[in-house]
Amino acid sequence: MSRYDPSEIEPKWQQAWDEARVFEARRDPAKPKYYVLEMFPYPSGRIHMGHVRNYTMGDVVARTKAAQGYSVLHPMGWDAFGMPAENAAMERGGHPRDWTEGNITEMKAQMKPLGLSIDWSRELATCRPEYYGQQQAMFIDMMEKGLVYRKAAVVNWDPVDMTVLANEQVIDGRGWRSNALVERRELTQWFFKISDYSGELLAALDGLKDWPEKVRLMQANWIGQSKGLQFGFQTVGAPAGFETLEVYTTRPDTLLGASFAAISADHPLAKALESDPKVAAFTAPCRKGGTSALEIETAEKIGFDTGLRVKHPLDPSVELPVWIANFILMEYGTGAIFGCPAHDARDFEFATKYGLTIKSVFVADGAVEAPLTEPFVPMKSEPVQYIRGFAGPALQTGEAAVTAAIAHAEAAGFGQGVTNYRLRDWGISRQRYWGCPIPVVHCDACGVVAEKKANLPVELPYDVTFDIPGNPLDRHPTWRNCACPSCGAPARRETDTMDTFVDSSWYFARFTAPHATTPTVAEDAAYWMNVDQYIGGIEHAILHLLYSRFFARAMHKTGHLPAKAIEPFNALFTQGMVTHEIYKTTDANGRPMYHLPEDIIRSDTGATLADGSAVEVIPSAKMSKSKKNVVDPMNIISAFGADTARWFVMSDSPPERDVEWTASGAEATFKHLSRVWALSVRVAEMPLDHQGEGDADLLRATHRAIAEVTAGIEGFAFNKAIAKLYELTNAIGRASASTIAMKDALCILAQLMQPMTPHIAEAVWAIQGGVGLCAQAPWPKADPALLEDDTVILPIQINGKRRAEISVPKAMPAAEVEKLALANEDVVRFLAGQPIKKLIVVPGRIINVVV
RNA sequence: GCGGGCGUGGCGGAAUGGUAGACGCGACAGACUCAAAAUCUGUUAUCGCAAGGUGUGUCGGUUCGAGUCCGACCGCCCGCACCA
Repeated sequence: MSRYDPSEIEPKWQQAWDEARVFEARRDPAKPKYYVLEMFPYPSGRIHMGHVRNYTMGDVVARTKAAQGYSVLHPMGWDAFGMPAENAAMERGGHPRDWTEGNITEMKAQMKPLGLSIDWSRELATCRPEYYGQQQAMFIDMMEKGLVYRKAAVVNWDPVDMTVLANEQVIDGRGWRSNALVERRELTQWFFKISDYSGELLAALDGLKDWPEKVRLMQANWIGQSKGLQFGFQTVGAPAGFETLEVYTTRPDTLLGASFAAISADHPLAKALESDPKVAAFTAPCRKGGTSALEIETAEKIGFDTGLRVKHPLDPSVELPVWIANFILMEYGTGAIFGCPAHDARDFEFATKYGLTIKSVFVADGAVEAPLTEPFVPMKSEPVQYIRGFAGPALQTGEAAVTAAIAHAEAAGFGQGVTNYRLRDWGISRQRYWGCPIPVVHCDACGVVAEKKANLPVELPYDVTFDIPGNPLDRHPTWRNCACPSCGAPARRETDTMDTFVDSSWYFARFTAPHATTPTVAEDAAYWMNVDQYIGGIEHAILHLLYSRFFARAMHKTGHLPAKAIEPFNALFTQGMVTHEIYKTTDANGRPMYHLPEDIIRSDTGATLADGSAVEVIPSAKMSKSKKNVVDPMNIISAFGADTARWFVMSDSPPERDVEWTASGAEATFKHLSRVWALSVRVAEMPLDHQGEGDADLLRATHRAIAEVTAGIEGFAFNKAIAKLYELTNAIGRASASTIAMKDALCILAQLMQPMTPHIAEAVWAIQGGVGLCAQAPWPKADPALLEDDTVILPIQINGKRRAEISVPKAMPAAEVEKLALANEDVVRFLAGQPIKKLIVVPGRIINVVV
């Protein structure tokens, strides 16, 4: 018979699955359902090893669950809107839609050979009107429920590209494409009211038991709940309308340490004072300042004394100066604070710079008040001695003092306890063409009006150009000009499109009814939701997952998802990256040059190019085009087949950790699969009536493998499942059992391999006479009676050190085991007659003798 | 600064508080071969001829028994960060 030839068997079995429509998800009320989803890709045009790893993991789960009798939904789609398509159009001409659709075709053609158990009949792309039209319908529903609003917001404006930039697109204060100095502009933008759900999104994290703790913590930190006091200062000398100045603090217990009040440059009071040119001269640059993290971090604290005063709420005879300061954020709290330099690092720095009073409120327990050279900011849980407290006992924790101070303020009537969140509303406006149009119309008479649902989708016009900067929708008169949905008068379409995070915030729900003429269909959503297992990269730990959790709630509120789906992902798994060594040389000018792995000749001492010149080997890092440390999955598939690629990315490393791709590892995987093949051929050629030795042992090994591989897959320990498959293969290879027993073992091996390496599994299954498709065979069950050996080898420790071992029947009573152990000659020798203080027998595990 | 994670052979990694190093890579040895490749068999934490000793970042603790639990420290990685 033939050698292992994946190029022959892989297409053959893929065709067999297609013809039998094995992977089509069907709503089957008789079966439990299982929805497994991998984060859908951006259609860049090429798949990479990270995709292979991500989708193989999902496929292993999907195939295992299907074999276990679940009705499985395992779909795939395309996160197809976004800037790369526009950039390609600007750089190379062409149209974003053609570029994107071409990439989808290409990538799908690359994914097909992987043999993933995907229901391609449910394929969707967010850039298609069938999808984004339903998104527009939901946007309108959300408007009606008060979840959408417009407000002026400060954005990063690139004056050359004439567009808004995300923070991450601003590099050192300049646009990442244009290199132009980025301005902060105030534009009217569309927002989703995610902040309505701050508390709920935080509280519900506790229920996400099958999410990584790390992700839940990151989300909790992002939402950023804080409890504090909001109160009004009486102002002195402020313009009309500013008789009180509202401030927010999480440390109301330090109120008697207040030495100033400070407001944001964006605060209404600051704006009211701007008629004074000196004020304007201060606030203008504050507002212009970049918003990148680096700039904020390195920005020096500067302030401007307005000359206004506020009265201390606990002692109106004390007046504090009001400053405008660059480190106060308008977006958080009330945009105004009181400064307590003694117990806040920022206030301390500010007060030191401008010579403001620094007055301690508390000192460490047992200490006395002394001038401070640095702020004293102990943990809130630490008890401290209050010397200027006004509520609660003198010695108390910060926490207790804050609670007491809030109670005091509420009783005295000058403030109230307030819970604040760091989470801001989600600004979704993008001044871009290649996104979902926001389905509203601006009418001179009616104002901002939602488009009629009957007119959806508001389709992107195809006839646009990208030769001049700015949003092509803005300069497309026939698209932009329209009739007001309310009064019918001439009006203008909104030209902003939605953030692409909107597209990815509900695709998981759309997969349950991908071609419906409503966003979802109640019966389908009820049957398939929630996603039982979601798999993707940790880079989406915060935004995508938080937005999706918000969107699921919004979809419930607007009647598009059942209540059970407000937390749409029951279990989340974040997989590690595929990494590779980097090969570097230096050119004549001293510049680094990187080389593709296939151009390298690797030896155990180092690496060279084909011409023999030495290459520096840099330790493994994420595959990236710029470092050229990439391995194209297509090359691996053509050299070794999809099963090798799939097996390799699942072996070696635990799935949550990075896995290093190595040529030797890929070859070794191929060799192993070849051995499985050869073994299968050898057994197929054995006479059917051949009797052998050790059928029972082989059966035992097989059932142990069933138990261990199943546990490995179910526990997301694919590397361990694969280790057990190596063991089973080796056990079958060494066995000289009867033909029937060998065939049975190989059929089980095929079934257990099927989730990882489905093609060779089908081939082995077929050769050994398995019935039907391996992919449709019920998952094997381990017989508990076959999992344990009759005899066990018990190590004997003396004082915790292993000194001997005995082999005993598993069921032997502890008293007899003791006797046997103490009679063991090694034990007798080591004991040398010393009296035994204690004897511990852990049945089936270990014996420890203490002397 | 705040929050979190991780430190085990040459390498990736195993190990419900119970024989540390499963499985794989690499390396070494042998078989086959004129030879090489491929394949197969075996060895492979470390010191020691052996008996035996030592070993899971460091130091301490709990325990009959610690890679695993607790405390302190060192190192690396990740997330957030002027959030009042």
